Amino acid sequence: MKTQLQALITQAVTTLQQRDDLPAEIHLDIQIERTRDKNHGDFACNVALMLAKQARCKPRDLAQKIVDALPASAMVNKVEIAGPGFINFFMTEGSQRAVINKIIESGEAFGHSTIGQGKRVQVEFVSANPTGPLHVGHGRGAAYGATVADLLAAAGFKVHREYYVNDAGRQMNILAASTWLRYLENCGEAIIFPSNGYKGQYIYDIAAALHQTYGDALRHAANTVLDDLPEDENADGSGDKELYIDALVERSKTLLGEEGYKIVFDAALNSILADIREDLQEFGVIYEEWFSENSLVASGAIDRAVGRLKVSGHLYEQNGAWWFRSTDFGDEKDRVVIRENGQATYFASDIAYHMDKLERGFDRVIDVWGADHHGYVPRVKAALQALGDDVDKLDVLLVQFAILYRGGEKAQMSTRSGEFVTLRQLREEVGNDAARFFYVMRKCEQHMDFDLDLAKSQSNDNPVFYIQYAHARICSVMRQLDEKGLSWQLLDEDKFALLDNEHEQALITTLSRYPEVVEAAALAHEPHQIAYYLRDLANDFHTYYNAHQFIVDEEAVRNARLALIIAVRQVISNGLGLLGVSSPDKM
RNA sequence: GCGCCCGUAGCUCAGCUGGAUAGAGCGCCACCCUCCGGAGGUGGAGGCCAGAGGUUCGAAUCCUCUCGGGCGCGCCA
Repeated sequence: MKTQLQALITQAVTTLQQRDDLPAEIHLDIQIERTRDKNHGDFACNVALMLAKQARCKPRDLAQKIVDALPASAMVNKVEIAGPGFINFFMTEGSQRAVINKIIESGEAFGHSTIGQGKRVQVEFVSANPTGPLHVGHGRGAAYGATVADLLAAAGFKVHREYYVNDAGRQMNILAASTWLRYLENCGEAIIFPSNGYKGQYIYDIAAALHQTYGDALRHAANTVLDDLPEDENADGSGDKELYIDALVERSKTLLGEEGYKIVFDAALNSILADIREDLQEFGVIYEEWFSENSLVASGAIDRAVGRLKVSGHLYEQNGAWWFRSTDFGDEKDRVVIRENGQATYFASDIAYHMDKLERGFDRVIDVWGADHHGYVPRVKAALQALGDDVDKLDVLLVQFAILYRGGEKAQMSTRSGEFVTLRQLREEVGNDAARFFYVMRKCEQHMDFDLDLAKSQSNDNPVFYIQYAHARICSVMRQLDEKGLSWQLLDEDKFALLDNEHEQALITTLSRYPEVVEAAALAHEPHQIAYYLRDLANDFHTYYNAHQFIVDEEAVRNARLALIIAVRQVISNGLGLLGVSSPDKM
């Protein structure tokens, strides 16, 4: 409807240009807004205000000219000029009501658009290091990323969801060493666990499974493992935990040999990755691809990326290391890509990864990162620029942390103790639906207070419950209809004239907004718009429900009202679906 | 110290990218009700949009500064 009005105004503006009432040069996208106040009609356009200066005439006079030049339309009942020069459109009731049948006919596809024109978008999200289970911070990234991806798909983009698996690098080696030490404990060796090792319960589980499969085959005496290593960090602060753990990793590799080490390493990686995969899948988060960092090494992509930077003169050598001159592209300082010891840094992998993404031919690339990584954005963009790629194809969306509250108190334990709240625990406590909804209820850059008590509550205060309840209520009405031996029939549009009270009008308007909301939410990467919309829709429905009976004796009225609420049910179901939330028939 | 994000009703947050009288949900106050599906419904109070300048027809929204909160500033990932 908006786009149709846009077309009308564009036509009027070109007419004025042909008559020299407006300069030919102007180029403005015409904005049509929903009005807040019914007195201002259904839609408003501020084009006269925007063009007044260029046209060198008063906004209201220009508005009048535009209105006079406006082609006739069956949808428009009345056009008014108001305030400083707004053009207000009053739509015919029939054109508004047409949305009911449109929804019922389109079904699940209602709200989908083609604005994305099939352009290929890659969305990379979560990408947590496979060194332990996902925690609630990752959960927000998961819910947000998955919803943004689904929204883009609904808007007609071709979406590729991807998880970047950091299966290379030092942390993974520390994980492998930690696992091996727990395994040795399992074998009966007396081990002093390193202060910088992974101490979580899940390491014990992996070690136990390893012991079950391989018995004592990977066993080495404790003293051969631990003797002659540098000092670990002691209680008094002496020693160096980093130096110690690195030496321990080297010792593990030496003693186990390439093959044995790989067994331990893969056992830890695969076990944790399988856990993450299952966790996300249960959360309704599905990926097209799990992209291995290691594969970048194997494919030579890292060497290739570094080589390209070297050749183009963006790299220099200093203190035995290779630095990328990212300051040329606005970064705060230059960054190391190849360490003194010849190893590539994580940043080098990331350059190669983003190079690879663009080489794969995506029109847009979206990274969803935790807000703590924001300092990383300039250097990645700098690298893409240095490689001569189009930086504007990359969007980095930063997601702030969520703080859990229970009984008005912070419920999140510190990561220091190794005892953080996992995503799985959260899902078990509040359910997938509430978790998915609450996570995307806020704008991503907003710090979020996650109220666990509210998420669990079965009351109208809980927005998830409130929306799902509306859906279940409609299903219940239909069951009621069935019990009374009645059935519902699709109507011709003119019969919807029977829907003439204020509640019905409000519902119809809200329903017709849905496609606009989906489109806006998709383009702005703002799932919360859907959440707010659904609450509005549910609210309109509940108000209607309280004010009127649907199953009335008069058949035409009954069918019209049922058509309306069936449309409501469809839109609620579509909207919740986009958020990864279920639409129960009964609760 | 430098950089990024945030500051809107008592609380949690929207505000359609510069538009008309700044909105919603809890909480609070006052009435009504127990009806297809529940502790339900209707109305009301509550704001110098952190503060100060600036940009223009017009600012919660854009620019500068100040204050307050979060997060970053490794040859870690």
